[in-house]
Amino acid sequence: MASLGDLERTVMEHLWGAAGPLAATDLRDALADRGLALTTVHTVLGRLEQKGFVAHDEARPRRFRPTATREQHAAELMHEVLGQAGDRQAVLARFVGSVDAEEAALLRRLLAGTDPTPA
Amino acid sequence: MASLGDLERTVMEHLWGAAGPLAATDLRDALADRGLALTTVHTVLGRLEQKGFVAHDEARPRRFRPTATREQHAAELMHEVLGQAGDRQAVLARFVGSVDAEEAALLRRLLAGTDPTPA
DNA sequence: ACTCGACTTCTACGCGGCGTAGAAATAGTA
DNA sequence: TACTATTTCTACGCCGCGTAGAAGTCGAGT
Repeated sequence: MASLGDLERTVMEHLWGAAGPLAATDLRDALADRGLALTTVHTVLGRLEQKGFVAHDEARPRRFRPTATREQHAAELMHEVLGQAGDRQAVLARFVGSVDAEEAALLRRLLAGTDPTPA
Repeated sequence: MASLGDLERTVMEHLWGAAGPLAATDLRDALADRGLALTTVHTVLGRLEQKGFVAHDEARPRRFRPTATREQHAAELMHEVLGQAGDRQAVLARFVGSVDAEEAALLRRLLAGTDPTPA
């Protein structure tokens, strides 16, 4: 999966946090602290689009939206890391070995629902 | 966590796959298909050391070893992804929702050992 | 101890990705 | 149609990474 630069990530965070699609001007305003030119925002959006992270509609002031939720994205990244890792089971073992108790409980609940370990 | 370039990753894979610490010349030979100069290998090892991925001993033909196992590394990356992800529970839900049956079973086993959900 | 060859460090260069934006083209709007 | 906001095209500087030459350092053999 293509990775994200600093500004690219910031833009994605804004898109993920927004209630709906955002226009380039919305993003420029949301990122006012950076004092970016509108064209800069467009360039970044174009690159994010090339990488498949955002899409835009056809309406004239183009509106941009993420192609996946933040959670989908993170989960995909986790799978990607797991996939490149040789011994997947060993990685999973290490992983669950270091989640905190609350998350372990959540995982048990989630796994319980998934598949009752067909005997 | 600092990320790895192509050659950097390849070198790490060799170090992880090796039975013990490797000298620069060992790596040059292992990567003979790339026809790298020995100095190139040293540069990469130096950068990996700066990033904290490898360490070397004091013996004269320096021997390099990874500072973590491949599995530790992958598990750390997974935690890192999870950590930057806002709603951790939603990410975990998506994650376990897309592991295959065998891995789900493994996870259940691992979690069962960890902590029996104190009532 | 001295020399030689292997090893290590220092420094540098090219390329590609990313942040940045101006200029040109384009499309709504009055 | 003329104006203005939007979008696209193109470019530039910086930094990380692959690459390696040159210089310095160290151990071994005589």
